[in-house]
Amino acid sequence: MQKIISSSQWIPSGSVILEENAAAAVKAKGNVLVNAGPGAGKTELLAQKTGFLFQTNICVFPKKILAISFKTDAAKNLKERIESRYGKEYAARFSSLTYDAFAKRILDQFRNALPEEIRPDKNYVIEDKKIINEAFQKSGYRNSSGLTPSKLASYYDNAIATTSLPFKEQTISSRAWKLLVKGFDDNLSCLTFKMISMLAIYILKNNPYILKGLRITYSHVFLDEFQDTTNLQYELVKTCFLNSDSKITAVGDNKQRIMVWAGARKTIFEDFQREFSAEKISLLMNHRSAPRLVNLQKLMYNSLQEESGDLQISTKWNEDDGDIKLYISTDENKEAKYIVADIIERIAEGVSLNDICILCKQMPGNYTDILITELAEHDIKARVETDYQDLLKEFIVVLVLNILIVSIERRSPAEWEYVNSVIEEIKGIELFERLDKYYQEHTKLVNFLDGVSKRISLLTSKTDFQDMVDDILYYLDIEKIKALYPAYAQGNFFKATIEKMIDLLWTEFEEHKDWRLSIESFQGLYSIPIMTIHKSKGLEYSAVYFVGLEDGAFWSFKNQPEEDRCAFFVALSRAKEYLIFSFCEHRHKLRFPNQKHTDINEFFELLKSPNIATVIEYI
DNA sequence: CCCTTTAAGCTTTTT
DNA sequence: GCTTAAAGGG
Repeated sequence: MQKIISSSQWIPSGSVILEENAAAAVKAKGNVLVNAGPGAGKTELLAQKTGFLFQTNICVFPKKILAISFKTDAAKNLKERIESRYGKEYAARFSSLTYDAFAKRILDQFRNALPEEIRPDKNYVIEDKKIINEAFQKSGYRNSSGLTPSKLASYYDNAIATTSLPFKEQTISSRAWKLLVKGFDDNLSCLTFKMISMLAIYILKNNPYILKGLRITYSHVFLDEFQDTTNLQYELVKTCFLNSDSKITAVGDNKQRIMVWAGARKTIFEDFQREFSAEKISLLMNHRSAPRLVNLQKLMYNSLQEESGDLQISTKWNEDDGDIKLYISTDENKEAKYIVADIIERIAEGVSLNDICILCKQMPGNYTDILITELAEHDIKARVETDYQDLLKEFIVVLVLNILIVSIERRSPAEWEYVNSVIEEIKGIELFERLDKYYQEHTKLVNFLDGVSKRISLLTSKTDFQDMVDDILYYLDIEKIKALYPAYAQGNFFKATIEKMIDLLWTEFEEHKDWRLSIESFQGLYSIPIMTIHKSKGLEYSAVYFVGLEDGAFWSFKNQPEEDRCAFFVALSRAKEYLIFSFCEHRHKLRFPNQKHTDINEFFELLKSPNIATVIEYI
């Protein structure tokens, strides 16, 4: 174990200088609510706090820190930051999980603590729509009002979520719950993600020893993207840690609350502050954006009803850095030409394609196809990221890509280490355990990669490529992978993922005729990403082009103005240096003959404030 | 069968 | 607020 230092001796690691409030959040003794605006460095704050808690032994050895995120990549990123900063010793005491993974872990570990009536089978499946539907039918539910499949699914989801455990009365929902949790006819137990959380809560509420164990294990808890927490997630957090000695650090930004429509609890900040007696600390530093962009963000604070306080700008910028433009056009072909000209300027300045982003409120494909074509005319690739983002975060895709890379170029240290460590895991070998077996597997791996290496240069058709990927999967042992990643064992997901990957990779290869280049292109190194505001959350780009600052795109503004204001704020706060908005009066493709901006005129007013944006109108 | 009317979707994640 | 698909009417 490393040497313990006192709290007053502690200094941030990695020669980072923490702003005063960040240091206060790191050293806070109780529960804290950290209000962290865009670019405030919340991942860094959590990393520093981890270092502080372990180095001072305030998180007493061998107790752990639990970090809960929404998305797997956020959980993974945080874990990786801790490991690269402090090494495996601290990383081992840092559990970084998603809410669902955390709840599932509790359920799987303590399933037997549940009463027989609501104890699922060990091999339960998750979110099988067919089984859920059957369970409700069998329980006597009739879709008499003719709900559409998606409405029906959300009806089921809600019915399941509002059933109280243990079952008090016989209702259709409680009967369906019981069928699902116990399995019926030929169906295994089938749980929804909400059911998993509900069962985890039930276990913790009814088993004081398990609860106590959890509280002893995790002396400190980090909650990421706190503004997006749902009621059920908050209930899980409260069940786990309310009135315990475990100290919670919740980090979020209520100006980026864009998930209320999907169930985020609107009052979460106040509720948490009150119920957990949490101290509220606001981070003031914006490490991301140039001064002129921060000025716009400050203006937005007013419309979001928040004090901008002493919002501070990173010293890396000059006072006049940053550029905001508003293009107003009548015709989308001209719009495309102007945006492309602007993008070409950025590229000439040395901004790389994947440091540029094209954002839309929603349906990016509809808003950008003419722009994509126009960019292509200048040999600039741009693509809607949705499918790629989904694929590139999949374990199996990352693994296959890494195998291809080390097959092409053995001297790719990062990829080699990755492949090696995964193979060790899959094949169940550890160097010091069984040296002979280790070398045996290692030789097999090298031979296999040699085979792939020879084969890949000879591929002439998509079928060849498919066969090769199939052989890679066979070598990896699909069953082992499915055991390691239960999601792949369910339904058609694994097969569909592989097929999509093959499809997109082969398309790249046909274009580039070079595998290394094709893989990198697939990874997005040579194209401008296009995405919705929601997908851009948490990301940053040197230049952001927001296409469609129009009433038509902000159709929801009338119903949820606060949330759409937040969406606008999220969009503009992604940019580091260049921020371009585009309004187009006539979009042929969308047959929007007369776009207006009366509903969202407040955004235009903001941009037209003195010293904010250059407005460029062209006819 | 064709034309008109109505209503849903659009922004999302999780093993 | 606009598109799309399904339902309804002649």
